[in-house]
Amino acid sequence: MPPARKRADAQRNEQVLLDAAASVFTTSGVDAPVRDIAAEAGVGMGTIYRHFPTRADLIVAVYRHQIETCAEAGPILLRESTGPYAALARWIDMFADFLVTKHGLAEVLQSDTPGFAALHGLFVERLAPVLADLLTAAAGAGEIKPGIQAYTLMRGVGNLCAGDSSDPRYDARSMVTLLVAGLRA
Amino acid sequence: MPPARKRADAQRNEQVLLDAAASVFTTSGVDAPVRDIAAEAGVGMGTIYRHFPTRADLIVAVYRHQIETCAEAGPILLRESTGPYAALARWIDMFADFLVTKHGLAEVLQSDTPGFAALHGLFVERLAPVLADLLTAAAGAGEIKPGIQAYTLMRGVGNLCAGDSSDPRYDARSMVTLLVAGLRA
Amino acid sequence: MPPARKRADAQRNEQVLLDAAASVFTTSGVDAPVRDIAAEAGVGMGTIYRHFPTRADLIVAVYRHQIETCAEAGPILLRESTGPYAALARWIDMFADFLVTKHGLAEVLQSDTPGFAALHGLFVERLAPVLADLLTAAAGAGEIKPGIQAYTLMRGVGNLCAGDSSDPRYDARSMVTLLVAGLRA
Amino acid sequence: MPPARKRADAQRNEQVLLDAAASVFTTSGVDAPVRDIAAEAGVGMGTIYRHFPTRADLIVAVYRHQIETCAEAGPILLRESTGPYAALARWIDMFADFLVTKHGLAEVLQSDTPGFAALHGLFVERLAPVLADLLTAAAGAGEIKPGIQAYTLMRGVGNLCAGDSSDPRYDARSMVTLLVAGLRA
DNA sequence: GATGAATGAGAATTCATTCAT
DNA sequence: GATGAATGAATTCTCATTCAT
Repeated sequence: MPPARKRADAQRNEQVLLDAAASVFTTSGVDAPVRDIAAEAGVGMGTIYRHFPTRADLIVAVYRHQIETCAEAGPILLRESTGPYAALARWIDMFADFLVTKHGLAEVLQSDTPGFAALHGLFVERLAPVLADLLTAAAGAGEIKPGIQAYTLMRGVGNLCAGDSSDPRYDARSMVTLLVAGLRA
Repeated sequence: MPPARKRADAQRNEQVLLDAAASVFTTSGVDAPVRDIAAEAGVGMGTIYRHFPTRADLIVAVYRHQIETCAEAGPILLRESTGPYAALARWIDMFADFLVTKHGLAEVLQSDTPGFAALHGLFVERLAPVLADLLTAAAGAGEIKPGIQAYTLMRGVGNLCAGDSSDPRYDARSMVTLLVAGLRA
Repeated sequence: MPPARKRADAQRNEQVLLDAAASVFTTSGVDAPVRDIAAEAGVGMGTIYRHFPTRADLIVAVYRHQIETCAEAGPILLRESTGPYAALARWIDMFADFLVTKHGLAEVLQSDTPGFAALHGLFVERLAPVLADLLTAAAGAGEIKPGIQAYTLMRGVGNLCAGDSSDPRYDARSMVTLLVAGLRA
Repeated sequence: MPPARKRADAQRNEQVLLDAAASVFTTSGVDAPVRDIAAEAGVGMGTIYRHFPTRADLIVAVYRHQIETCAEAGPILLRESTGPYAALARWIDMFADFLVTKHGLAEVLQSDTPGFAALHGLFVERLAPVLADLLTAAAGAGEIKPGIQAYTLMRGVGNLCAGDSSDPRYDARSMVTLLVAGLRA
């Protein structure tokens, strides 16, 4: 009875699932039929439910790694940039890039469906504090207006990124740039 | 041949329908089941289909009046404000107010569902030109950066307003203010 | 209070209705939406229901006159033709012509929907006896096989005529000719 | 990867579905609500849609086997009968029997609903050529009139069989006999 | 009497979720 | 553990029929 082997299999399967979900989310949004994700992964639907009892669990799993990367970038940018505002601007750019690239993610962020609460939680817990630190530093340096809420700004950037890829006439990045410019003291 | 009386009834009913739809759109989004709207209005579902053959027709009807008001405000503000930028800022505030107040409208703007094409068209045809005039005037006066697209800005403001009312921690208006500040030359 | 005038109006209206129904039946079959018939007649749907409480009543009314003509032709043909079989053959041709011309009528004959009972009754009461007389005469003259049931033959011809106009590869008349030839002793 | 077991279940279920559909088609015609068929089969509606995505698929499946049998009988009869006309007559009897037995099938043949195109195709492709061969043989032997179209005759027989079982006063077989007699040179 | 707006039952179809194999 | 067949609730849309005006 070698449980290690099993776990290895299960993990491999889970990764296949995550990749498939990411791909389908990108194509059809996070509301995509479970069946489609299963088909993309080449597994049965039951397998998905075994690994991710609710859709939210799957979504969170899909994006956790990328959110983590984003969170870790905050302190690094703060250390390596020429100033707090520059760090802030670059982090927001990076965050926006992440959202725009992962089509559909920004839309999920907007949804207040209970099923997505886990995802919201992840953003609030991991990213909002990082952004708050950047804002505090920049405000402390007198580079931006004081009193800006990290959560609101995060949501604002997220909102601006929604639908970027589905409308060629819209350009989320230019709007984010405007927003960042507006932060200036 | 006294159809006038009939029409009075039908019009009253149509207004009831519009109010009900606006209310339900706010609560459940514009994808709300037709049955729910009918129930809210206290009419049969067939009545909705009689008045508004497609869902798009209903949505457009619900918001047409308010969009019209917004469109007419542009030239007036340009005339009465202290300068083009002030007019622009006030118009955007007004527009954002409209979107935030009419819960659910901003969300519709994002959707690229074919059923909402009529609504998108209304925004593009009526509001984008108004905003474009304001931008041109402000850019001509050297008050804002040049090269900002009316459509993109309209979508950006719309995006910022999405979900404002469903999340007490988010404040769309402050983000719009930031965006408007970012327009400054 | 001149009721004659009223009746004249009502009759005119009824005729308009019959014409419209005949036209719509031809185009869309006897299952056509009541609304379509009303529209074709240029009256409200309520008017149809006032004149013809059930759909069957309308159908019967539409075709009564033509059935009557057909019924009256039987004895005349028997008198004027060169022999009973010739009269029979010509009557069947005439009957088939009637059915083929009034698109949709043959189909109704097949239906055993209770709503069409009245129409069936009309056929059975008026035409079956006429055909029976023709069969009796021809059988009596030894020109056809004995024992053929008028009702069955009437239904057979009716069936052969169904769908004639909707399928260019089918030719009801040639089949009716075959059937009539098969009657020969 | 043992899909064989699964398939056994699915096949059993499919057969249940086919039987139920045949039964309901007989009772209520091929336009019967999907729900009714599902109820008769004792399965959910979704199960029907899984097995037969369109109604046409179900209808074709219901009747395919029997049509096949009929098609194969043509050459056999031609070989084993005392002459081409005898073979033709026996084949038509067999065909009529098939239609009369499978209540509702003749009615489907008449319909030109697009959804039934697949079934029509099956008849045209499989049975019309068989009948054409029989006709050619009989005409070649001088036993029947020349120039009779296989498709028209097939449709004629089909028409004669419609509604046989729903009207005790009608007897499709006797009419088919008449038609076959009428083929004689 | 006529009108046509309103009603609401009925039918098709989709998909999340369960569970027998 | 995995599979995918089965379920059935949910939703849309269409008309026959009624009834207030």
